[in-house]
Amino acid sequence: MIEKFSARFSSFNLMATYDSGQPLNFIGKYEKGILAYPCCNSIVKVFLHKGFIEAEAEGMKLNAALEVKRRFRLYDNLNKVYENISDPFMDKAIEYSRGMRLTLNDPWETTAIFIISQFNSIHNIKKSVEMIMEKFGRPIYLYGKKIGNAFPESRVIAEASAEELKKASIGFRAKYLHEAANYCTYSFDLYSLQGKDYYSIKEALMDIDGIGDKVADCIALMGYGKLEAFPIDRWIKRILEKAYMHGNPSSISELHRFAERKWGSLQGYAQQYLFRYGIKAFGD
DNA sequence: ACCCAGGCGGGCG
DNA sequence: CGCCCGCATGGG
Repeated sequence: MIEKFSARFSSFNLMATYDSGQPLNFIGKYEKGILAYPCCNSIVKVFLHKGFIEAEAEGMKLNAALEVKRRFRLYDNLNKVYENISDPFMDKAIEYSRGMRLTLNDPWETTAIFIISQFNSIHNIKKSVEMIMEKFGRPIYLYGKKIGNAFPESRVIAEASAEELKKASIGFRAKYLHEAANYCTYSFDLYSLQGKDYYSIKEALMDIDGIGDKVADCIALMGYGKLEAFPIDRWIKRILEKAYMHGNPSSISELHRFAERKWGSLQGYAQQYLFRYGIKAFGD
């Protein structure tokens, strides 16, 4: 059974959305204009066709329309966002990735991915996540044929040995991932944070060993949809100092205050556009 | 050989 | 608080 969804949409840049370091970049594949990613025991395929978003969910138990609207935040009006975060430098970042959507992802998947991301490269994160899905993720079948792997539940990671995890070349992060999986399986329900405010979510996440300011903001933003979150990594720090602080070295807390003052409740969008502009236009 | 990567925890002053 | 360091691993 295949669920289909189609909606006219002008401001949707699928390639930029995929290619922006968000969780779909790691759990999904983008080939020939089609983004395919695992969700709810299915593989969802998304592509653009003559100004329409088309989506198919191969498998069962999934409403493709609801999934795509929610996942790509189609209820956000991007043009209004652009108006609200606009300034001369931001306009260049927007132009570079116009139509890029923020995505809303599963809290555990987002948590695991961004624990792996710390002090790592996008390339290696991708490889590691692929290996983890291949090794631990439940296979997804369509008509008896395997069409992919889900991202593993926290319980599977919790029950794996640290040695097994290390085979995914996540190095010193294996301990963090394993402990987080234990915590989220046996002691704390990540899904109980859904609907809470940004600061409560961030505080609860930072109680987890291996999750600090930046990773907590990534999870709050892409796992819980909190647009007040502003993850500051090396790239964001560098680009803010260069474009907004007259080249002056600035502390993380200083930059948080700056972003809060400048972009307020939409700083998550500002961050995403700055990030992709930074790594693609200025990175190597 | 050398440098860097979507940072974090711990130790120090 | 702020600063500084080590950290596993892979790629340029």
